[in-house]
Amino acid sequence: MNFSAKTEYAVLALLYLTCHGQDGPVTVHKMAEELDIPYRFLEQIVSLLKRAGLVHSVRGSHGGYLLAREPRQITFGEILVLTEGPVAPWACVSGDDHFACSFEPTCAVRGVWQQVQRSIYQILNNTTLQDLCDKTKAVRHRVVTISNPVHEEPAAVAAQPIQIEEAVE
Amino acid sequence: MNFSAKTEYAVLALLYLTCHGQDGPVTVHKMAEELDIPYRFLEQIVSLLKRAGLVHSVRGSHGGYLLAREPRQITFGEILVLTEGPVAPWACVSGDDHFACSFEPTCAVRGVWQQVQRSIYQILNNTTLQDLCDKTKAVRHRVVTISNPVHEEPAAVAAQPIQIEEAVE
DNA sequence: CGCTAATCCGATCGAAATAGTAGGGATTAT
DNA sequence: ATAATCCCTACTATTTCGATCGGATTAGCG
Repeated sequence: MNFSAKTEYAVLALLYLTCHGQDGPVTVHKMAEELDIPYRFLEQIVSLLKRAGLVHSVRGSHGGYLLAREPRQITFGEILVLTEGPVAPWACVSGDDHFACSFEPTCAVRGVWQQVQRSIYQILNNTTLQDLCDKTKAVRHRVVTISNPVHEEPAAVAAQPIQIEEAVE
Repeated sequence: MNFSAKTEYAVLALLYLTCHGQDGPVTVHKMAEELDIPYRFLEQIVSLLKRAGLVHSVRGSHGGYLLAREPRQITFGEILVLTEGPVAPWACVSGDDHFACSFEPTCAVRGVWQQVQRSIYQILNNTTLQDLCDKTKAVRHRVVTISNPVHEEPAAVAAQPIQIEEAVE
């Protein structure tokens, strides 16, 4: 069981907008490069996010994308439902149309799927982009302070954003 | 996000063996018919279950399949890992080989996937076939007693609904 | 032995989903 | 006007899913 690349990319892009979208719109080109995502593919995904009302777009030169809402108002669950569809480990717990499998209503398996479904939503609906951004910074800070004792200047490291590249390459 | 038909079929077949495999091996043919699963497909799945040591087989005429262990010793989690692969909503939480994504170690997203993973396993590893079988019977009993007030003859209605086995056979 | 009922095993196949690729059009700042 | 940008639609390659097929092996039974 795993989630698709689409979901990863959507999350990363939104997280990028949360952490780096304070001053003006961010272009798809920029995000694609920073996050190492195929440009055209990311374009599609961001377009989806726009249609869903998670981001605003600014067209024309110097355009780009911005979060449409407060980062604290956008949950992981919402993003995931958008890119993956509803979290329904099994059709019989999909909800909207009451999909009756042959065992209903005695099927106890259904109850297990429902439990799983609820516990996933419990986590995802209570995790916002703001949380993620905060945590990313906190973790990075901890890593930095661990790997950089105080007598070394932190500014140099702090100036480097998110460094996708340097750690790996 | 959903689980595959393979998983459903595996669970249903094992549940069938749990509830109806007390006296002698059960054939794939029988299960396929009872559970309304394509015979050839179920054959493959049961074969997988055998290789994984969840069931025993008896070859030749009058052969079939039996649970290899106590139903209380077989968890949902084990079945699911077998048919779906490890529950790793994202590669970076797959565990065994430490798959370093480009954001490590500052990526907070990873933590969310880990939370999700843990909560799923929490449920699935604590649900056994025995639990499921018990619950199925309990629900069926409750449904019958609810839908049949005492002053109406229960026998007539009880013969009618639900139950996989008695009605079908 | 030979028939039959079953498990076993590997190959294949069509449809759908996934992960992109590509081309061009619309909009706007400069 | 032009360049930068979003926007939209179609196409393609690969993988996964769900299932099917042909046949080989094993065992019970008359």
